[in-house]
Order: sequence, then C-alpha cells, then structure tokens
Amino acid sequence: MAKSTNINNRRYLGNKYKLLPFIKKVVDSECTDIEIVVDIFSGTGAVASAFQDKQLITNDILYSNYISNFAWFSPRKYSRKKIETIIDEYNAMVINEENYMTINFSNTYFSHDDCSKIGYIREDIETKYANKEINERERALLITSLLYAMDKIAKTCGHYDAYRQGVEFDMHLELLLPEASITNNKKNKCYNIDSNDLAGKIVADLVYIDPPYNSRQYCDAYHLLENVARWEKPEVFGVAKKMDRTALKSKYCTKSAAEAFDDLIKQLKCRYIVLSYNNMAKKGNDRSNARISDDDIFRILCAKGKVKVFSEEYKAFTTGKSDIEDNQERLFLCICNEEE
DNA sequence: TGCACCAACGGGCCCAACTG
DNA sequence: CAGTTGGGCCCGTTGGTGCA
Repeated sequence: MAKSTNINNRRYLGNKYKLLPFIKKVVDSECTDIEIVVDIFSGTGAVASAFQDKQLITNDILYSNYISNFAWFSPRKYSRKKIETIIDEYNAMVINEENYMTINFSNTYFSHDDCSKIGYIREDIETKYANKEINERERALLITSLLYAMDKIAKTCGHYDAYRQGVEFDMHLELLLPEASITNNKKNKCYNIDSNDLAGKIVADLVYIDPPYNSRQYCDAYHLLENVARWEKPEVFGVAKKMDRTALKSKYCTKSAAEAFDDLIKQLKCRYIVLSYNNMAKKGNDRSNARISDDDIFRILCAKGKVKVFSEEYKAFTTGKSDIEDNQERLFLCICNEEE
C-alpha cells in the first residue's frame, strides 16, 4: 500500500514552510474578517495551505505549480482509493521502454531506468484521462505524485539548473499518495497566468504576495518538472537539457521588477496586502541580490494604504562559500485605503 | 549586463550507540 | 537507565566562470 506525502515534501527555492507560524501570527493579529485569501505567487502552495479554512485563490505562472495547487486545493471530488490503486500499480511496474524521458534525460538527473518509468507513467496518466478513467483532480493528483517522487530522487542540489556529476543513482522512483483534503472550500480557484494579468480580475480580503526576490528565474530552476507536468515533449538543449522557457520568464527577476510590482499593487482590489521580501538588498553576489529596493517597496505600498513591517531572523542558507549575516525575512502589511 | 552552466557543503534533526 | 555523542539523512540558496 502506498505511503503518503504532503505539500511540504518538495524542495523549493524560497519555500515559506518554516515561516508559516510567523505569517499566520501577523495575519491573525492584524487582519479582521478574512474570508477570501489570494496566494498570487503560490509556488508549491505552502502558504495557501495555512489558510485552508478560508476561500482560496492560488496562482502561479508555472504549470507544474498550478497542477499541484489544483491537486491540493481544488473543490473537485476525487477517489482516494482509485488514486492509491493506480499508484500501487505504478510502483510495482518494471518499465524498460525508450520514450521521451530516456531519449533526452538518461543518466542526467535520473538513471535510464527511472527515466523510462517517469516517461511511461506520465504518458499513462494522459491516456487514463483521455479515456475518462480519471477526472481532472485525479489527473492533477497523479501528476503531483510523480513530480514529488522525481524531486525526491533527482541528482541535483535541490533544483534543475544543473545535475551533479559523478554521483551514484542510489534511489529509485517511488510514488506516494498526496494527502489532499476532500473538504476544500467549494469556491476555491486555481489560476495559471501572469500575476499582473490576474491582479485586476479578482476581489479578495487578503492578497499574499511572494514574488521571486532575485535574478534566478523559477522556470530555469524547475524546467524539468515543468516539462514533465506540461508533457508537450519539447526539444531540449544544453548540458542541463532545458526547453524553451521564453513565455515563463518573470519580470520580478529583472531590473524592471519594481515597475511590475507597482503595476500589480495598483490593480489589486483587496482590504489587506501581505508581502514577503528579504533584506538581501546589496549583500551578496549581483545574481542574488534583491531586485526591488526597500525604498521602492515603501513608495509603492504607501500609495495603496497604511504600511507596517514585521521581521524575523531567518538563517541564511550557506554552503560555506558565502557569509551573509543578519538575514531577515520580512512581512510588509498594507492596510489598503478604502476605494471610492 | 544578463544569463548559462556548474554544483558546493553547513547545519538541523532523528535515532542508535555509547557512557557513566 | 538517563544523558550524551555522533553518524547519517535531508534541506536548501548562493558563488564562480565564461560568453553573448
């Protein structure tokens, strides 16, 4: 019988899992009458999951994240038993076929055999969906299970910008059953569009904003999971075997980040905005410094309402090569002005 | 100036083994 | 047997180099 997994068993840059108590504390003590919560750069959906008692709207530009968000938060019914049976079948299978995954990714992030199995399973999920054996939520749950299983064994440093050379493939693909709620709010909605395109189209009580902080594009870091989630089998190139990601680039990773942020905030229709942003302004390598200055954050948020800042020490991740001190994760709360 | 490519290893945590 | 040590698993984000 399949073991289970939950939303936090993903390796993900900027993962807010450890900050959830801090975020909850700020929201609970500062915001009143919250019914609709928007996680507009939802990523894996960790922050949204902390507000599961509310009506949730999630959004992410990556389809792989959208699929996982849909698996966790969609109100659509699914059969846990059916998913578990399928996962058990997948885990018991020995696959040795050549497919899109073996042709492009053998012995890079995964061994040939694991590639073969990943390719087979992903194709089979689509077949089952086309044959109406599984519904949309069940498809999302199975893809999420596959993505989480891949992430667990990938020969990487946590993301797919590069794979590690000369390391044994000692783990094998094992799909786990996602522990998704069956009692999600009936009005929950998951989007897969640019946040700036969504901002003006929704009305909420609280909008949580957790954009990329630096020049590292999430579509670069997670191209392989995105590729498998989409399953459009694009051509891949370079050592890291990346696909074309032009449409998935975020403005928040470029020097026009502040401009994009300003446009986003102006469009929002909500009572409260909570923004997560670190204080890496000028501390590290240019690649890693924050893209939006504190001055810009204050200027933009103050034009929208009353701003308060809450900060908490957050141990900076280090590989021993850098020496970044006084790293803080900060929450900017904006109590929005009433609109006339 | 931006990004493609490459991947390093500190530290938290769990648990078994050891010690007094 | 309670307390301590340390092995090993797991998580995670940034630095360096080179080229367009």
